[in-house]
Amino acid sequence: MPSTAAAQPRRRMSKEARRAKLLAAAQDVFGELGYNGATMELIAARTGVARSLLYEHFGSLDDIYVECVRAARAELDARFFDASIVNQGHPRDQLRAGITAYFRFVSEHGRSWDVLSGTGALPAGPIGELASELRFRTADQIAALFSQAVPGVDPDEVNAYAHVVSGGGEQLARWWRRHPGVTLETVVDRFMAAVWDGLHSFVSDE
Amino acid sequence: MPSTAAAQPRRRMSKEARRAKLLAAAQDVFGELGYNGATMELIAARTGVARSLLYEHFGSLDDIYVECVRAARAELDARFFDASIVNQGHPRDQLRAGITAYFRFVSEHGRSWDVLSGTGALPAGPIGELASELRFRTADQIAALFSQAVPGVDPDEVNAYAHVVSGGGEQLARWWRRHPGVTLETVVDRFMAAVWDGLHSFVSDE
Amino acid sequence: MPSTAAAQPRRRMSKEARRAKLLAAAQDVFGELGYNGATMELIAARTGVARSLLYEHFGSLDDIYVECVRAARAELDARFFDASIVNQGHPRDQLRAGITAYFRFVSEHGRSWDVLSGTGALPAGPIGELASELRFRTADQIAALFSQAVPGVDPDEVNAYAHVVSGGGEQLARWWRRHPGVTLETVVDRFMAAVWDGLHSFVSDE
Amino acid sequence: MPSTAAAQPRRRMSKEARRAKLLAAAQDVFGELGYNGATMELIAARTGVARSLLYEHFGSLDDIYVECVRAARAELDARFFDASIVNQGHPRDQLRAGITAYFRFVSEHGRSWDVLSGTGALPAGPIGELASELRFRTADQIAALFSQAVPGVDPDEVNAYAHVVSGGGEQLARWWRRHPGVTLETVVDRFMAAVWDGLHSFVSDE
DNA sequence: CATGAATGAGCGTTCATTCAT
DNA sequence: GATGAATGAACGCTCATTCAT
Repeated sequence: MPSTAAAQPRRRMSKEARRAKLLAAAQDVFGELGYNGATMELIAARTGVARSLLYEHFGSLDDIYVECVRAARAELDARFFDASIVNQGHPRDQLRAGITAYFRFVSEHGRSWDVLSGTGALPAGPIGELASELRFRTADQIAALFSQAVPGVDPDEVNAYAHVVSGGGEQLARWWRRHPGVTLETVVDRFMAAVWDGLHSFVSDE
Repeated sequence: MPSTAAAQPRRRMSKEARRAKLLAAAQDVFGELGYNGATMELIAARTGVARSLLYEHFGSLDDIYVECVRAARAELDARFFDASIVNQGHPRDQLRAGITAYFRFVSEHGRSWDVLSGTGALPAGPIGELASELRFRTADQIAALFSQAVPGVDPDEVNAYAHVVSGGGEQLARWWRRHPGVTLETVVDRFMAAVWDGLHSFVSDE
Repeated sequence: MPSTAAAQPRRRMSKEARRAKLLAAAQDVFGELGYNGATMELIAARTGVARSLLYEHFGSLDDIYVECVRAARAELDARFFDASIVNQGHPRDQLRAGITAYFRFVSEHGRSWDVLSGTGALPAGPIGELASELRFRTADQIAALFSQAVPGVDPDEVNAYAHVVSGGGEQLARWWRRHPGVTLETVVDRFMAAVWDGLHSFVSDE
Repeated sequence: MPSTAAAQPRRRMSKEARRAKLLAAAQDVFGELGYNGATMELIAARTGVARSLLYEHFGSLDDIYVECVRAARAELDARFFDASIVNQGHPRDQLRAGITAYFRFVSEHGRSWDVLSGTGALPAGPIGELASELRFRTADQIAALFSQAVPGVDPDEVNAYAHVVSGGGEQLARWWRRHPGVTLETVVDRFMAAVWDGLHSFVSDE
């Protein structure tokens, strides 16, 4: 039943532009609702588009999810890269620069971080595997940083430290998102106090 | 296509025995698949039982989940309690005792720990609140421990440290589960090196 | 796990007594909730008995229902019979006596009347057929009364009147149950005014 | 065991056309089986359509039911309205016109009348309230008619008469549906004889 | 005679996905 | 390239009924 009054200017967009819009909507939905809360309906509605169009651009809901995680990962990686270029000095400053980049990402791209850190959920099966790999890549990067800064330490040991650091950072980020009043600098300071200086420094008579 | 396997003649068990079996199966399923991946069908099938029997023992899928989280939490709390009785000395030893209890729980009750630390999503609504509270209680406990050991530090700051510590421990545990060769002592040592001594100690000229 | 402290005196009852108790409970449940709202669980619980015991006394839930309708019918029939013995006079008095018996049944055996008049529902299929037959027997009885009192009227016509009368009575009874303040006599008067005198008598210039 | 019947190639229809078909099927099913006997499966099967399609057009089974009752009520009300326009004369003629409209509705929209007068149970909760209100509106309308025609009678009394009349009409309609040979005029005559003239007129010596 | 553990069939509903247009 | 009608496979849950004890 067409043309009562020119009915919308018939949004024509290039394929890539469409795709980008859809992906952004998907990021939001996955970020807010997690893997299990998101539905094709929700993503499509947020872009004002038919559900089936999503299948033209992506193969399936899982594909969209993977794409979202990948995009978030890429964004975070870019920030890490920038931070590492700026800073080549003392290991402490390197760690600080890296963690600062991470928390800046959290505060500026909250939804992307949600997708990546899975405040929501991780699917089971191969898709989850892949997403999980992307998510835990941060630990690998920290491990690389560390073993470059302090060569000669047992790789397994380095890996363990890296997981402590990344896990600590993630959980702190989670806490931070619930306490938005705290400044970036404070959060970074506290993180450094805990994992760089060590908690022992709080106990006087040691 | 009925009964390829002789249609076994209806196994009868006492209420408690059956309930225990079902709960164990539920722990497995929730641990492996998370809240959203678990289904009544899967839990029932793993016990070789009709779906409807689950409703005789538990009210709903959500109830089963809550029960699983509660049980896991209780077990972990019991270990924390035991550890705290044994150790009243230096804060470092207290932290070590606590984290040892935690990792022992991880190694001995892997599935329970999976449920509790589940990467998987939390349910929405009041059930989620409850489960969430149970899951994140560890951070609170660490915070309490810390502020008792080192009085006078800003509570918000203590909380931040607690989250770093609990997040670091959780992620390290995750790593450990994928590297079963590593001994409990080693894992504890590495955790302590990272969050107690601090990573700075690896850099000589400081 | 028996005998902590003599645990209930082990209610032993004769078969008929048990059956009567069960049937009474069933009447209540069917009366309150209707055919579709009633469950084996509810009926059994109201008697403090295991669900399976119901199958010992009755074959199925449908059987129980039929039995309930039958019992209610029998009770109502008995009242009609009593009323007809007492009154052999003028047709008007006979009708009045009959309808009085009916309304007395409504007020004294509300639940039974509920079952019979199906404030709730009628099942589909043969069971419904049977129940329906029992329910609509009232119309037949009225028809019989009427054709005996006024011989020579076309049976089909008599039947039509009988249905009007029984339907009117039933609906009035329904109304009455929602207005418990009204006395039996008033209800009967109004019923007689409508179907015996006719509504025309309210219009003066006729 | 797929597709014995060639798996017909997915019939496509306009939204309104499909909706109308589904609603018609729903009328049939609710009319035959009542609220409790009807299932999504039955309604869908009668239209040769997947169950889930019903949810594209209606929100839930209850919504479908409400829609059916509403539609039936609207149709009946329209007929009452037409009848009332035609007739403004003597109360007797008004009653006759109204009851004629009612019985015409019964004979021409049998299924709709079944839904409206359904012996079957009403749903519990707010949906039931609504349906109930719609179903029993007839009595209210008769009461209004009556108190307008014969002012000054006690409202409670009027209400009682209205229930007798509507109940009588409904039951007579039920009887008529099982005796399709009888003409509309005859049914109306008999109804009028019973509730307007009153049964006393059959007894000569009064 | 009576219990209570266990089953199986069915229901309302959701949602990823397909396909005719 | 885009729509929207339609499907199919699950899923959580209920309940009449059976059967070992």
